[in-house]
Amino acid sequence: MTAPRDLARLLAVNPFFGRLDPETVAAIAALCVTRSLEAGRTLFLKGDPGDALYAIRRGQIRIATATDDGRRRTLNILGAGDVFGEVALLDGQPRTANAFTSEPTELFVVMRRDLLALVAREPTIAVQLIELLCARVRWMSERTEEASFLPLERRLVRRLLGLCDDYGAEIAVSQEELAVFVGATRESVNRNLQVWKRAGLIALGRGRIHVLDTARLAALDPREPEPGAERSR
Amino acid sequence: MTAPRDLARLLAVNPFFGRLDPETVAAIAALCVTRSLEAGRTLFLKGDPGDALYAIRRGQIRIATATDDGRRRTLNILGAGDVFGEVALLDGQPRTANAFTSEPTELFVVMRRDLLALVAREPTIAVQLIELLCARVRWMSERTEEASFLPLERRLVRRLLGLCDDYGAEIAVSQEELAVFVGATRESVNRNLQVWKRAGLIALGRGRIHVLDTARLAALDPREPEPGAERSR
DNA sequence: GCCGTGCTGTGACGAACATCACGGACAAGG
DNA sequence: CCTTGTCCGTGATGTTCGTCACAGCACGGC
Repeated sequence: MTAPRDLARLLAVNPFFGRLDPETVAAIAALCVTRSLEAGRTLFLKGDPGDALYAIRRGQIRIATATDDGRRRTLNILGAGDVFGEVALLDGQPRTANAFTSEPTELFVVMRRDLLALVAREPTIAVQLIELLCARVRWMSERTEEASFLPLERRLVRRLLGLCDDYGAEIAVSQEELAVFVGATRESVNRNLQVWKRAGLIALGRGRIHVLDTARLAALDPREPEPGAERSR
Repeated sequence: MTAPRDLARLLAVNPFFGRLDPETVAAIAALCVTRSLEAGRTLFLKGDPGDALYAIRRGQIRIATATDDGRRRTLNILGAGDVFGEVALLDGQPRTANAFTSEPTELFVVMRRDLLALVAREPTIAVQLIELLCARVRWMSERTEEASFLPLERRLVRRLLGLCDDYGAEIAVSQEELAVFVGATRESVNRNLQVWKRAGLIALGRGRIHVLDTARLAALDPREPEPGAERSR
C-alpha cells in the first residue's frame, strides 16, 4: 500500500505540515487510512467532534456554513493536494462548519487518537507541533490585518501571487472561488482582473488565470519599505 | 517574594493561559522575574528576537508599527492584567511590532529558555500548550471572519460587550482606541456611539464609556439562531 | 444538432465608511 | 489668566465595493 507515501508527499508541500521534519511527516503519514466518497456526500457537519485530519487525493471538498441570514456561504473550496482539519486534529474541538463533496472524492484520513498515541510515544513531535501552530497563529494574524486594512486590489494581488508560488503561472481557479478567498464578490474580482488583462499582466480563461507578469503585478502591492531589519516571514 | 503568585493570578484570568491546569500555571509563574520601566521607554522593537512573555502588573504598554505611509499606527493598548508575547514565547520568532511604555510600568517577565527547560522536564505541559494554541487559532479565525463579514455596528457591539465582561460597565477607553480595535475610524465609531447614547444604551465621557443596557445593546448583534443539524442533501 | 447549466463580462445604483475640515470642551501647566 | 494639547461631535464629500440585472459563451448531455 502506497497511501502513506502519497500522503507524506501531500503533507510535505503543505504550508502547514511542510515545515516538520521529514521523519515526523512520515510518521504521521503512516497513520493514515483512505476513504472514498461520491459527489454530494457530507463529510462532517458543524458540531461534529473534530477527530480527524483530511488530505484530498482526488476530487473536491467545499466548506460551508448556513449563515445568520439563512443563505449558505461557501467559506472555502478545496481540491486535490489540499489538507484540512489540522487544528481539529490537535485539539478535538467540534467542527465549526460543514464539509461536503461536490464531486467524487478520495481522501487520506488521519485519526486523532492515532496521532495522540504517536505524540505520547515520541514527545519531540509535540514541540514541533507547537512551532507549527505558532506559525499558523502568525499567519492568521497577518491575514486578519490584511483583510481589514487593505483594499481589494491589493488583497487580490497577494492571493494571486501566492497561488502562483504554489501552483505556477497557470492557476486553475474560477473567479468565484478567488472571490471567496479574498473575501469579495465575483463581480468585483472580475472588474479588477479585466483591468490587469487589458494591461497585459494576466490572461483569462474559463476557470483559469494565467499570470504573465509577476513583477508588474507585485508592484501594485507596495510592501512597507521598512528601513531597519526587514523580516517578513 | 510574591511575584510568582501575582503572576499566577494574572495568567489564570487571561483568556490565553486561563485554560491551563492550575499546577501548570503555577509552574510557569514560578519562572517569572519582574521588571520596571519609566514612561516612554521601549520594551522591544520589530525584529528583536521574541524571547519572553510579559504580563502587566501596573501601567500601560502600547503596541505600534510604523506603517507604509509613514504614520505610526497603534495596534493595541494594554493595561494592568494584560498578557502579551505568548506566541513569541513559544516559537522564538522575531517581534512583528514595537512595544513601548506610555506611563511608568511594572512587568512580569517569563524568559523563553526557562519555559523550554520546563517543557523538557514536564512533557504533559506540551500537550496543554498545543491545545492552548489551537484555541488561539480558532479565536483568530473567528475574528478574521468577523472583520470581513460584519458591519461596523455589530463589530462595535461585540467589542464593547467584551470589554464590559472584562472590566465592568465603566470602560476606560478613548473612542480613538476603540476605533483601532474594531478596525475603523474614530469618526465612524463616534457616530455609532451617538446613536446609542441618544437611545439611552450608553453614556459617554472623556476617555470613558458607560454601558447602561447590555441586553438591548446585545440585541443589536443577533447571533446566528442555528437550528440544529444543517442538512447536507 | 439543441438545451440546460455554470462561468464570465458589464452596466446602473446605492449603502457603508473613509477623508477632510472644522469647532468646541476639558485638563494641565506655565 | 491664557496657552497648548487631547479628546469629542458633526457636517460635506467621495470612494470602494456590494447588489441587482442581464447578456454572451463555453461545455456536456440527450
